[in-house]
Amino acid sequence: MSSNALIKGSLQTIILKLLEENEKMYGYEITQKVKELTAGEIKITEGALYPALHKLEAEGFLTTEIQQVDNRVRKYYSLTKDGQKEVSSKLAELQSFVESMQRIINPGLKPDLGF
Amino acid sequence: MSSNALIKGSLQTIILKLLEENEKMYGYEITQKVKELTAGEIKITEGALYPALHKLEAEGFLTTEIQQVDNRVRKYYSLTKDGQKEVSSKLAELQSFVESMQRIINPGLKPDLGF
DNA sequence: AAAATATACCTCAGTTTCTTATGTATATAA
DNA sequence: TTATATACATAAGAAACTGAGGTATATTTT
Repeated sequence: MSSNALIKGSLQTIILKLLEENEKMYGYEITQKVKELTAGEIKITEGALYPALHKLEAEGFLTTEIQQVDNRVRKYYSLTKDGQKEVSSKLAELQSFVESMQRIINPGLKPDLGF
Repeated sequence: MSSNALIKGSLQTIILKLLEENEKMYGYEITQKVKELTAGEIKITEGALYPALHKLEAEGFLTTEIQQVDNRVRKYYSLTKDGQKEVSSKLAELQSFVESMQRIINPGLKPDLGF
């Protein structure tokens, strides 16, 4: 992943959110998308990504579909219904966490920064 | 800690930031302060806190000073000079991380939400 | 043509950071 | 007197990473 130690619990959230927006993505595509969106700040390593995808699938949040493109195999992931609910849940968790961190880090607090 | 899985890498940042504001704190005080600031959202467990404090001390970011209060021992922690630098570093890391997360989660991005 | 890079999947040993439980000890509240 | 609060600490196990390695094809560079 990145050189950032903060990301530990957020990889699942990232995956789920990207799949909410994109309908159907394969692993390598996810790594590239994150790199692009964050201007290279967050780099998802394959050693983190693939186990995370497999876990989300095992938990019933993702389904897979294999496609052949130019003699190369792609494994496309998409959200199940449970997965769609999980996105909301994870995003709410993230928002709550960020707000809590703001109260700690930013003592002169403003009510809502709209994350 | 909390029921939130996101916090993984942020405990050190929390500790350092609180010590930047408070000059001198002991372990139990930190757990209470965090609980208070986050309205109970984030609860730092002792099993996470004490090892983290010991590690920060071993790395030279904190120094300790033991005091007796009502026959009870308190171990006060405060920032070293390296620790003061580390606070800025960790806060910058956190800000960078949050901004990156915003770009992923919040595709209709606004430039700066002032975290 | 060969070598390097990009695309695309995967696993696994080791590390870090947590949770949960346990232990010690004193002070206060029920 | 029993539970809760204060105050420190360790340790086993879980979870989520990193970093290295493995397989394979396609494209670009030298």
